[in-house]
Amino acid sequence: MSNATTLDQTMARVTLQTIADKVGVSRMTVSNAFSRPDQLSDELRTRVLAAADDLGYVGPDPSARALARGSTGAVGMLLTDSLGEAFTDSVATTFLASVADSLAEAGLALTLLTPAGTQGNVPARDVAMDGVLVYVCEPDSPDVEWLRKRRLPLVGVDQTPVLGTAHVNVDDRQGARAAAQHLVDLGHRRIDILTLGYADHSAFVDEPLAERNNFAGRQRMLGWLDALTAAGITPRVVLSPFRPAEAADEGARLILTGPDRPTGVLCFSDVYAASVVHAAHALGLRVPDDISVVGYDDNPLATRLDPPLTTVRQDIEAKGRLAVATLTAVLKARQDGTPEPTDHVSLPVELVVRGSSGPAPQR
Amino acid sequence: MSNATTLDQTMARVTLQTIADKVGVSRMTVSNAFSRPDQLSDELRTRVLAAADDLGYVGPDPSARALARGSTGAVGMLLTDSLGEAFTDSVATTFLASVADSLAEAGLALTLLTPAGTQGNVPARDVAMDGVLVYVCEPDSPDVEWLRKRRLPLVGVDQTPVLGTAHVNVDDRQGARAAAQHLVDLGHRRIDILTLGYADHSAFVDEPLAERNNFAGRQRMLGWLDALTAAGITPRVVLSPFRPAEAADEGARLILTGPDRPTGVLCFSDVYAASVVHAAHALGLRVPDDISVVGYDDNPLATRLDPPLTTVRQDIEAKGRLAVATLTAVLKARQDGTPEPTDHVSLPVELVVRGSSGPAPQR
DNA sequence: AAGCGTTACTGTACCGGTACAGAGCACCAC
DNA sequence: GTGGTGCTCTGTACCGGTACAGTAACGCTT
Repeated sequence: MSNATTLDQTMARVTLQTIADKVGVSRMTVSNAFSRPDQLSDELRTRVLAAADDLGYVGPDPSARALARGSTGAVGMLLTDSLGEAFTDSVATTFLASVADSLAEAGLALTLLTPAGTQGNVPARDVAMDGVLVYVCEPDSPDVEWLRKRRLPLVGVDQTPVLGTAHVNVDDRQGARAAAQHLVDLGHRRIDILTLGYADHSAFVDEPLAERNNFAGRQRMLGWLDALTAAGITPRVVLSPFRPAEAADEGARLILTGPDRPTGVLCFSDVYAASVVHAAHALGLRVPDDISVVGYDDNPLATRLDPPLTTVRQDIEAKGRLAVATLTAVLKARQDGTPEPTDHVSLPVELVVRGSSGPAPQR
Repeated sequence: MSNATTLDQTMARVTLQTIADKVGVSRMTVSNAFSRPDQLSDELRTRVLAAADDLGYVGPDPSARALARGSTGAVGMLLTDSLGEAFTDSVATTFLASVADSLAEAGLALTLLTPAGTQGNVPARDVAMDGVLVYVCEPDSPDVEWLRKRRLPLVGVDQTPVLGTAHVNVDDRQGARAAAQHLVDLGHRRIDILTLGYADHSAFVDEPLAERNNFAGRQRMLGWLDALTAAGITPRVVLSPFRPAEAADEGARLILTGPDRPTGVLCFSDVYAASVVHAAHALGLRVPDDISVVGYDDNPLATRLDPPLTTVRQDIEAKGRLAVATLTAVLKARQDGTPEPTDHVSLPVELVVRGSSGPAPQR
């Protein structure tokens, strides 16, 4: 009957004060009823909550609370690449999933920060959050700059470590080294590398270490070269862009159809490796009899392939959990005024030998 | 030398007022310098910004701004399932990617709302946001309830439409009908269905429409039955849980190894279809000569398979774009005080015939 | 009866911005 | 000289909470 319940548009906003007036207590008591139940008697608390319910009050306004408390209940995640790309990469989505689930346990939501737009909007500068994970970003990108200027609790993941900031990485150099050593041990001497690059097309490059690449890309290259140069082997290197997916196929063909076909191929990821296996089959080559292929990541795909891929396993879920644990530790330290952790952790990896690698063909 | 520049811990917080005092203008002018550049002279503005920079001021505090302005620059996305699961589903990740990219253009960030936790934390209730997309959630789940109570601008996606709320859906019923009709037209008379279920294991069910399922699952079932019952065909139905991935393999074997092996199988998704093809090959059956398989979604996987899948294509990216456009329209309407759109849109789908379906075997 | 620790509630002072309605002033036309 | 218009800049009143230091009442010891 009353307008207040029907004409929502004109209904004045219900705040703590509205409820306080109705119950006849102070605003502070109503706040306590919601946020600090031990501060008032159960009887009064139920009365307050009932009145709040009556008035259609949902709970303390999150923005107001964020301002007063200085915390928002959400942490950000910066992925400088277009999010569209990040989501099509199974390594990234697995990581995101693990992060989101770990945050859920801590009662935090995850805000994906889109890179600074053209119209002057900069989520990294303008969105409220308690802390932020920076995943595979250029350490000097403008978005990272903003986050640092804001002095937000920050944890870098799969990134070039920066002193004074906590980082969670994977021992990619060691993993790549093990992968390369595996092929060397199997007698391979002509070994090519198919890895990530930022050019438009797949192409051989002469100075792989001089190429712009992300942290993981550099570390893996270093690892492969560690083992190969120690064995006196100079690999040919093809760089393929991540997108479109066909670029890796093209890179694989480059490697397999030229004059000096290798007997072993080291790949930046299982997806690249799948392209090599695919291309090899299309050319009538047998894997691993004619050519051995080693991937990276131990993507679910790796076991679905025929033959299943030899690869380097990284525990992406552990990476996500650790990233969240580190960030919450920084959050807590800042709150308590204790020194914030700034460790640089490198998670172990493991070579998983499956059917796609075998002894080098005799001849 | 001065403590202020080195001992960050004790450094008093820099606010608009700090800058105002230093420049000798009002706090409002400093605010304008950042947020409404046309409200002051260029000369003064540069002086203000320089002073701000000197003091290490990054920009208006997002929480304070959110409270004062009543908007946060972020929209939420609710996925009631564990986010970990949502991220392993390529349909969901493609959608998320499209949403995130569309939001980026609008300068908005995307906050993933984890479902209400056990320790009393409820992101759907406690996180500040301007609006929210609700994707594949039970319409009566507690999290959705909170969002509704907050009267947040809300758009449902792939959900049972609710009057008074805008929805973006896909014409799954029509798509499934077309898929089923395709098999009927090819002469198939024994047709089984492998679809999503929530039980622990894969199993035949007698009353598929009576089973609990999500909106898409129900619509697709209705569509298949539309065409099949019109043709006088009663399909057998197997329900398989989404996780673990092997459950679909089990469901596929159930269908292919029994006494009344069908000549055609309709599947909830391309992933399920891939399991059927896989199982068929393992049993020495040829696709499509012995058995036709039709998927759903037109996952990238569909063309990678041998034979490539006949499937129903839905344009997930368009769905993401439309969801964002709808939400921003609701946001704008609320801001302008104009009536909020409450349309229920159903995006078209398209049957894509490829190699996995063919004429029913003669016998 | 004085002293003291609890429990239950309250008052005040913020948190750091923005909206909006002026105010002062220069410039211009008439 | 007067009134109107535009450009800058300012003052005030919020936005909706929370932290913290009270205060009052009550029971319990000594």
